[in-house]
Amino acid sequence: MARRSDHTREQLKEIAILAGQELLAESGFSGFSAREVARRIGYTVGTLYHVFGNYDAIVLHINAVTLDDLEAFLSEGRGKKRQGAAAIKHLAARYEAFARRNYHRWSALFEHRLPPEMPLPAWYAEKVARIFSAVEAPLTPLVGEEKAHHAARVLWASIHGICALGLAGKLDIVGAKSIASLTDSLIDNYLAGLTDG
Amino acid sequence: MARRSDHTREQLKEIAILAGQELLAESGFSGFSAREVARRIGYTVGTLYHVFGNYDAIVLHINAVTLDDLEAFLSEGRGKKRQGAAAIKHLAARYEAFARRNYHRWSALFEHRLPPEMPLPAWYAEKVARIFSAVEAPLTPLVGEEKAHHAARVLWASIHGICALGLAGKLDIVGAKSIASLTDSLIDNYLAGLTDG
DNA sequence: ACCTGAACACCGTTCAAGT
DNA sequence: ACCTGAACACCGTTCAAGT
Repeated sequence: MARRSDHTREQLKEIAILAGQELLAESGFSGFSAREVARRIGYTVGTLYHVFGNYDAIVLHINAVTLDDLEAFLSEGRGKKRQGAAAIKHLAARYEAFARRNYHRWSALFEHRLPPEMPLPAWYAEKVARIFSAVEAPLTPLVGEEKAHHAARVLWASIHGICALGLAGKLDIVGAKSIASLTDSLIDNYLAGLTDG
Repeated sequence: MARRSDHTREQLKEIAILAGQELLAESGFSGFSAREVARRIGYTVGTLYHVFGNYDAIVLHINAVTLDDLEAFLSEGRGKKRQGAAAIKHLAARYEAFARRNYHRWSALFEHRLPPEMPLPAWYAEKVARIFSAVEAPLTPLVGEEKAHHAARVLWASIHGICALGLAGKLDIVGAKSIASLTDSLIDNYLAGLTDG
């Protein structure tokens, strides 16, 4: 055996990432494995390692697709031209909806930890930054550019924390309504303090 | 071999949890394994399974110790009798300090996910509830009991989100000061909105 | 050059069989 | 009753050897 060349290196990457996305969605991060991805695309694990280098790189590429999907999902319905608190609430609701509908894929974004010696690739960090800027944009007219940068980080990390603990069942609350009531409270009061203070 | 009875069932649990804590602190959750715990206490994996039942139960018991340590750490220096925002800021600073000093053990609290069919044991949920009540207490005189319950969840999940993303390097910020500046902003403005609004 | 197959050093889980 | 040892079905990673 050997030398199949059914696919180019790029095609191989693509079908592996696609199969990986499906596996992740079905089985969650704990059920995910490079070997199973290899099986699903009809290649050996060895081939996957030739193409991606290591396990973390495989996961990183799959998570990158999730990040793209998340960004696209967040920006849907942006035609409405909401402002201030309403714009942030809309983003928070979309974030929760995405996390709920794609729980395994969304979870993997945070369950996967790179080994400390392996820094986040720049192309991945940029995707994260783009999501932050979506939160920052509606804040800028409210509090100015400098404060908006800071406030976007506070709000986004907080909304993430509420969704993460809430969906994991660690907040002593039930259902979607409760998560939304927490994020609404956060956004209303934080922005009130920020603009009134 | 077989029948050693060097330890009672309870002693076995105890030394296993202790060894597990150490392993977790050294190697992190990804480097943790029941087999290695067994090796460290000089018993077989089989024995560990007889005593705990399964892998998740082992992790749960180890995380419970971390939760106890966290609660103890949070309540240190409570003699100062801080009130309102100052009390919450103190808790947030302690939370971040604990997460930083015990990163692997703290991380495992959230990296470990129970299989969906296995609900959180009541004794574990109670430990989580006790931590929430520590946040709730200084809020009650400010906004009343009912609002305090809700606000404690908002604040605690938000502080957690900021620490989690911040310590994982996903907030585009550097150092302890930055995390504190985010949690301070959160607490000041959220409480301002809550009491003024 | 591309890919395989096998090896290595691990996992969680189960359970017959020893003492 | 208590504990072991081995088995089973998996992992990530590496790399000589085929085509």
